[in-house]
Amino acid sequence: MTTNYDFNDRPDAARISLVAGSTGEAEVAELFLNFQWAYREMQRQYDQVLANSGLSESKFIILMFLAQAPQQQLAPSVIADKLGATRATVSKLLKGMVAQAWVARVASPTDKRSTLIQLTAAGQQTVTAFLPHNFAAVQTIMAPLSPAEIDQLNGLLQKINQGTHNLNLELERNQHAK
Amino acid sequence: MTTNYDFNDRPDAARISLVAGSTGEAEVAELFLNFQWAYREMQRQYDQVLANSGLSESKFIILMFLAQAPQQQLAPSVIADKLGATRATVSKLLKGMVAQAWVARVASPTDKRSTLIQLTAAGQQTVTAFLPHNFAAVQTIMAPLSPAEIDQLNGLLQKINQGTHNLNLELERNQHAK
DNA sequence: CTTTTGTAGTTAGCCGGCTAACTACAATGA
DNA sequence: TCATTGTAGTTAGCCGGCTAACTACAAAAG
Repeated sequence: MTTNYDFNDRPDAARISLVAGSTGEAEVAELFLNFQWAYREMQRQYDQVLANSGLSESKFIILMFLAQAPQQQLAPSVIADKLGATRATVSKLLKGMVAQAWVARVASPTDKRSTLIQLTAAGQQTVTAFLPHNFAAVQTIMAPLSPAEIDQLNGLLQKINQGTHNLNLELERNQHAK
Repeated sequence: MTTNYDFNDRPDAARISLVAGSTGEAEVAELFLNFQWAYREMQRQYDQVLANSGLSESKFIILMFLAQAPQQQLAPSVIADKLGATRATVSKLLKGMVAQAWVARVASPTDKRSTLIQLTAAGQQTVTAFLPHNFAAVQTIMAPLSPAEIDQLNGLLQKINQGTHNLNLELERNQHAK
């Protein structure tokens, strides 16, 4: 059964789009809100899957990086770069992961500033136990999409990336002009 | 000029999808990551637009709600419902907005538990001054999409909503089974 | 070889989410 | 009427982002 999963169960934020003026603006504003809504609901459920295993998304990804790394160890700065987060954020995450004993700190032999993060057996076990749940969740979320629709959506997301990039350029131009 | 805005400028998180097993799984995992990426980059830029006016998205939406409300006042609980956030979160946001003098607290005449939130002239001015920037940003983000693509994307997002909903059902079933 | 510049990591403090616990009051029911 | 149950709002405390400031060390430049 394919019921309608439209955006009607959502709070009142959609009303904002009614403020739009000329033709076409309303549709664009509505799409923007739908995009935010779809992501946020999806992420809420996905976070719940992670939380059921005591994980957060970032901590899971860090465990994955370590599991795939040579000697299963990486420097915090490398983790930050791969994750796309700041060192400060990673530092805080690692603090928690050390406390959970999923990882351990090892002094770097080559650089006295650096400490390597080493995956522990417990961490290894946690991540491998979680992997099936992760892929099941992702499959479930994307299951309603046919292969053709997957391609379509990838293409449309790239267009949003382009729009984001254009907005970024505008902002930087305004910054400079100031 | 329409350059390629693919997902190559992104950190290494995409490598995760290589762990997928059977055919089709990898494509789905990749789409999942692309979806997250597109949203997060978009949101980062949009938040920047808001921050340039000293606003956050939630505070802006609250100001919009108040501007449209009768007497330009609403109870915090009503704001929370419309916004789709908890009362605790709204309480914290309002605290900041009162400090900024965008809103003021007024005792409810009918319910001694409740305080109404009243939009001030300064708040009114802030939100009306920001509105054009908001719509310009949204238009820029979505500009690369044709009207037909907007329809397409709305449809695909609804399919993701359906997948999210299915995941939710699975989780609740597991909760009950336990 | 010393000075400057850059890099690695942590900490403090802010933001905006959340849950849980608590107070004050309203509304319902025995 | 009085007891119970429910609702409005705040606070405390946690999480995961961020920037800015700081220490320690490495690397490049003089």
